[in-house]
Amino acid sequence: MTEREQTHGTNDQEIHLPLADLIRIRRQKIDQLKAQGITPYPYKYERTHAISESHEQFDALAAEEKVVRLAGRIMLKRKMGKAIFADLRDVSAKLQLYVKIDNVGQAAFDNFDLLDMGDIVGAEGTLFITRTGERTLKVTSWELLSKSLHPLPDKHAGLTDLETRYRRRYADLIINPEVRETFVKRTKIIQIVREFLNAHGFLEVETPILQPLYGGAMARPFKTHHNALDIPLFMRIADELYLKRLIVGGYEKVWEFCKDFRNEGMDRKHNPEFSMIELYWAYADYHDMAAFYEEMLRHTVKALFGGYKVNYDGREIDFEPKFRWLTMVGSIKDATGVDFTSMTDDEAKAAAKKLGVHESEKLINRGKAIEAVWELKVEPNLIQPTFIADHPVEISPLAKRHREDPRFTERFELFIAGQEMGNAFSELNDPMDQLERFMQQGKAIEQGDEEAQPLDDDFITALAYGMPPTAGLGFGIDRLVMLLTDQQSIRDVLFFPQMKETKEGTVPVSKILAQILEDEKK
RNA sequence: GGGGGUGUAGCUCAGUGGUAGAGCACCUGCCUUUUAAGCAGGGAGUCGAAGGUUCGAUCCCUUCCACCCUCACCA
Repeated sequence: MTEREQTHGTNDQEIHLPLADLIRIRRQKIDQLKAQGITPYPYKYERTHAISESHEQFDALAAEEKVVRLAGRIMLKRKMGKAIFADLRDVSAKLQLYVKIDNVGQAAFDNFDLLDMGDIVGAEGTLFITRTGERTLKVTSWELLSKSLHPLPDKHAGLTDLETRYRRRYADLIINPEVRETFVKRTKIIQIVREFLNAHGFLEVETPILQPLYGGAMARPFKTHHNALDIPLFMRIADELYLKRLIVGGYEKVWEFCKDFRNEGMDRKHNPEFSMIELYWAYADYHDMAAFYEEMLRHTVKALFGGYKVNYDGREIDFEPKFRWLTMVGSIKDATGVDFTSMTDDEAKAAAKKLGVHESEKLINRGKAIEAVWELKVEPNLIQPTFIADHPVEISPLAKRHREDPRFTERFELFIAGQEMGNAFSELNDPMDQLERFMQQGKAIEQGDEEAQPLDDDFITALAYGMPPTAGLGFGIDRLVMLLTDQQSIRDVLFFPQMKETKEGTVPVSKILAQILEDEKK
């Protein structure tokens, strides 16, 4: 414990962590810099080049001894007597700085010596190559742009602790370049899809996130409250019902990039807040949508990688061949030899149990039984892109009945690498049928199914005005990004995944700073 | 919710029933084209939290917290 800490222990708890000492040292450096007339947090810096540009134009800039001004974070620092080398990094690239006492003068040299890894600086000088062949900026003057108080993670070992990486994503991004790259890819994927949809005449729209009634998916919602209206509101779990209202209204192609919220378990594939894209296409059916979606994915992969092969979790996924198309009951028959097509509820339940479906599954009807068998016997094997089509009507309350068999629906889900990558229907537009499905769902709610959908009067009203035949599709953006960036956890494609609050153990940095602030005032 | 694992310095990690170590980072000194710079010296820890056993716990026991894996539930 230092003298300083013993003297100023006025807080309820004395902070004597090594981290606090490291921060104090950096505060003292700020004082020394201020004494030299340096502002630790100035307002701006005029750059002439991004660091990547200094690399691209290096030969010309070096030959002409052009003065360049760069800015970024100091990632490494090596003092060699009367010269200091430092690695400067901006968003685009990294370049070495060479600060020599003869070039900048004694004062600027000593001040640079006070800098730490993590500090943000601007530097002016000319470019050259060192004896060891490294491109370098020979600094003639420099400015401190922001003093870093908290030490960076280890310069070699990096930051690997998952909890810290998620809770302090900024530290993760500073230290792990591949993480920055993953999120850039995320943005690119969304851009590619957006451009594709726009190019095909789909209108990007926005619909309510706060809704008086939730629907459009099977999930438990988040509930909140509006004070002025004094009414309960739900965070949306899907966009479906609002986008279909827009189709009723006369738009023929609409889509939305939607943040959805589902109040359910969290794991590697689920975050309570996630992103989907939903699109609705009037006068088309689910076959049209399947072809369109297949083309969109193929285009996205090509635009992103230049080819059609994607590696995920050690496997190669090929987007070039036409995606397989299997019906749900057909794929079960292929895998087990059992044909569920014409079974009654009781027959289907018995068959499901015989095929090893777990006791705990709620096999309340034929549809649930088929789904359970399918999940057990077929789903895990769907590595290459495969459409699974024509789900039982019981598990598809918003899909139109199959034109050839009313026990099933015109619906498909796409599976890639064992993951669902989209869900689409020929949308149910018969208001009477839709009403009956809602009433069916109502019974399920009464039986304790917390994920069944409540009756939406206004949606039925909209359908009563008449909705053209329409195909609709929804797919999870996070899952698509996982697939295309070879990430196995949704948390690695969300900047700030949901985490539980920690109350014990670590002392918040703000508390350390508060005590230092208090000490400095004395 | 069940099972398994992890939690020690700012970071990455060793370790022990007798109040703790390494590398990086940090501090001091030397070094004017170095580069995981080097050399010499030094400082730094509520060993996740709370109880218990014990003469003595970071270690053993109990409970709790967070994170990871896995099964279940769930899209």
